[in-house]
Amino acid sequence: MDYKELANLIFPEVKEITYYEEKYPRRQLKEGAIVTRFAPSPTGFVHIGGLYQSLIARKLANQTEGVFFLRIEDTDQKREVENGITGIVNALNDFAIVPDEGMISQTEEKGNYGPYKQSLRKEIYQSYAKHLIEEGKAYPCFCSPDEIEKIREKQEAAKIRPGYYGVWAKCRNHTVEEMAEKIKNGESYIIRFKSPGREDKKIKHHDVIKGNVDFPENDQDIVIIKADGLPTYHFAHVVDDHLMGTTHVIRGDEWLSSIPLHLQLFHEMGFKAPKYAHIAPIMKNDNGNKRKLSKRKDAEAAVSYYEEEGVPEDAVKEYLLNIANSNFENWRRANPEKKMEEFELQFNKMSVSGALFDMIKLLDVGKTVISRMTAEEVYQKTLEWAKRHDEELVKMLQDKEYALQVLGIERGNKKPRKDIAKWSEVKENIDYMYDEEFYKKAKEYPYQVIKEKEEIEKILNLYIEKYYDETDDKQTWFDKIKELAGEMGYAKEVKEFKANPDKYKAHVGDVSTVLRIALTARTNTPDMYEIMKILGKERISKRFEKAKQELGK
RNA sequence: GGCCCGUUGGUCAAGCGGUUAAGACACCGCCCUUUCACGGCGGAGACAUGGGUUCGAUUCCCGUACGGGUCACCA
Repeated sequence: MDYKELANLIFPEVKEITYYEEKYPRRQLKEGAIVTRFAPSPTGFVHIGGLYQSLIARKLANQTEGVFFLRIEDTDQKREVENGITGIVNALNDFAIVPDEGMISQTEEKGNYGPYKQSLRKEIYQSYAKHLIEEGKAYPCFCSPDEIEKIREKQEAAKIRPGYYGVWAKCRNHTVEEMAEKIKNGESYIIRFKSPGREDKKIKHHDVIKGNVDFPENDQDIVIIKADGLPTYHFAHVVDDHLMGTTHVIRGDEWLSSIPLHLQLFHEMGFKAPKYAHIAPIMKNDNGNKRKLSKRKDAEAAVSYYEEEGVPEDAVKEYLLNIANSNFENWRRANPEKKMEEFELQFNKMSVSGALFDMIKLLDVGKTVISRMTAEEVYQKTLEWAKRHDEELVKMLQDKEYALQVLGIERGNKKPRKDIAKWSEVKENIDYMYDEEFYKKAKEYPYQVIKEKEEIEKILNLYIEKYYDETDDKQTWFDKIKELAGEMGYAKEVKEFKANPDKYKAHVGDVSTVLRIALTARTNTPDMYEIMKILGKERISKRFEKAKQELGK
C-alpha cells in the first residue's frame, strides 16, 4: 500500500489534475493586468464592506485592462439562503459594478473559468486533494469532533497553543495501511493538509496594502475537505484562484492572519501565489469603541439600506472611494465634471486601519452629487425611488412639466442649490409647491419680526394689488419689494436699518419674510422670485387670502 | 492568553528626520442685494505615553497604554 493507492481508495472517481490545468489555460492579458474577484457567501445579505471591496476590485481591473469576476463561496451549506446569489448580483448591478465573469443570476454564469459557484466545483477540489494525498501532503483524519474538542481542552489546560499540529496531530502519523484499514472499516474521516511548517520559523510577506508583515510559519494541519466532501475556504481559495488566474486577492483584513497558511498551500501545491490586498474594514463607533459595521446591529451595514433611504448610488460610491483613497476628494474638487471612473485608484494609498463610517459626510457627498444633476435627472431618479417607496410622491410628480420647474429652482447655475441629500428628502423639500399638500399643512405661519395682524394684512394687500406683476424681471421684482418696504416705513436696505435702527420699523428683509411665510408657510425657502414665477399670480393671491384667514384665528 | 496590525483635531486624513503640522465633513463668526442652501473669508480644534538614537523627532528603535484582527469540518 502506498500513497497513490490510498488516494485511489479515497477518491476513486475523480480526474487527474492535468485535466483541469489544461482546461483552464493561463489568461493572455497585457502586462500588469489585474485579475481579481469578489467572492461572497450567498447569505442573502450584501454588506457595505462587500460593495466597497467590489468597487475597488472593479476599478483596479478596469484601470489595468484586467478582469473582475464574481465567485460564489457556498461551501457552507448551513449558511446558504434562498436566492442569495440573486441578491448579490442585483446589488452589484444597482451600483453599476458589473463583473466580467461569474454568476449573473441565481443559476447562470458567464466566462471561461467556471463554474463560478464553488458547490459545483466539488470534483475539482477533490481532484487536487487526491493529488496532495498521492504526494503525501494530505491525509485522512479520523478524529471525531469530540476528540478534537478534548485535545483543545487539554491544550488550554496546559496553556499551550491550541490546534491540530505536531504531536497533537495524531492521524498524520498513521501508516498508510492503518489509514486504509480504517477507511475500509467505514470509519468516517475528513482530509487534512500535512503542514511542513514550523512555528519557530518566520515567513515574510508583503501585502499590497498592509506592507511588510512577518508571521510564524503555519504548522496546523488544517482541514481541506470536510465530511460533506466540500472544501474549506482555505483550500477552495487556493485551488480556485490558481485555476481562475487571479493575480490579486482583494479581501477583508480579517484574512490577514491566514496568510501563512495560504502561502504555504500555494507553495506545497506548486502554484504561484497571487498578490494579496487586505482591506481595512469599515467601522462604527459604539459607545466609544470601534467595531465593524454589524449586520445585526447597524441598518447602514446593508447595501439595501441606501436604496431604501434613497441615497444616490453614486454618492455611496464616491464616499467609498474617498475612504479608499482620500485624495479622491481633492481630485473631485479639481474635476467636478469628470466621471469617477476616471479617477485612478491606488493600492498604496489605502488606509491600513479601518475608518469610522460617517453618515453625515455621506449625505454631504449626496448633496453634491445631486446638485450636479439636471432637473430632468433629479426628476427621473426621484420618480424611480418614489415608485418603490412613496406612492404619494409619485402622484405629486405626475405633472412632469411642473415638477421639472419645481426641481429646477436654482439648479444648473454655477452655484447650484445643495439641499437634497437623498431621494427620501425630495418630498419635504418641494411639497409646499403643491397646493394640495400646501393647504393641508398650512396651519402654522411662523411670522418673525413683523407679527401684527393689521401690518401683515397691509403688506400682503399692498403687494398683490399694487406691486406684484408677473412679467417683472428679477431685478424689477426685487426693487418693488424695496419700494413696498419704503412706502410702509421700513428700511429699503438692511445696512441702512442697522445704521439707523430708530428711524425704521424694521427692514426690507423682514417685509419679504412676511411674503415668504404667507406664500409657503415656511421661513426657509429657495429663491422667492422663482417660486412666485412658478406659482403665478392667481395662486399667489389665493395663498395670501388663506394666510389672512389664518391670521384671524 | 498567543500571534499579527494600528494609534495625527469630533470624524476621514496629508505628512516619511528640520513644516506656522495640509485639506475635507461637522462646529462657530463675518461677507455675499432680503430667508435657507450654495459660495467666499476667518476661527476654534491634533501628532496616545515613557524611554532612547540624533544637533534636531509627529516622522527611526524599544517599552507601556489603548484600539482592532485572528486562533472552526464558517466564510
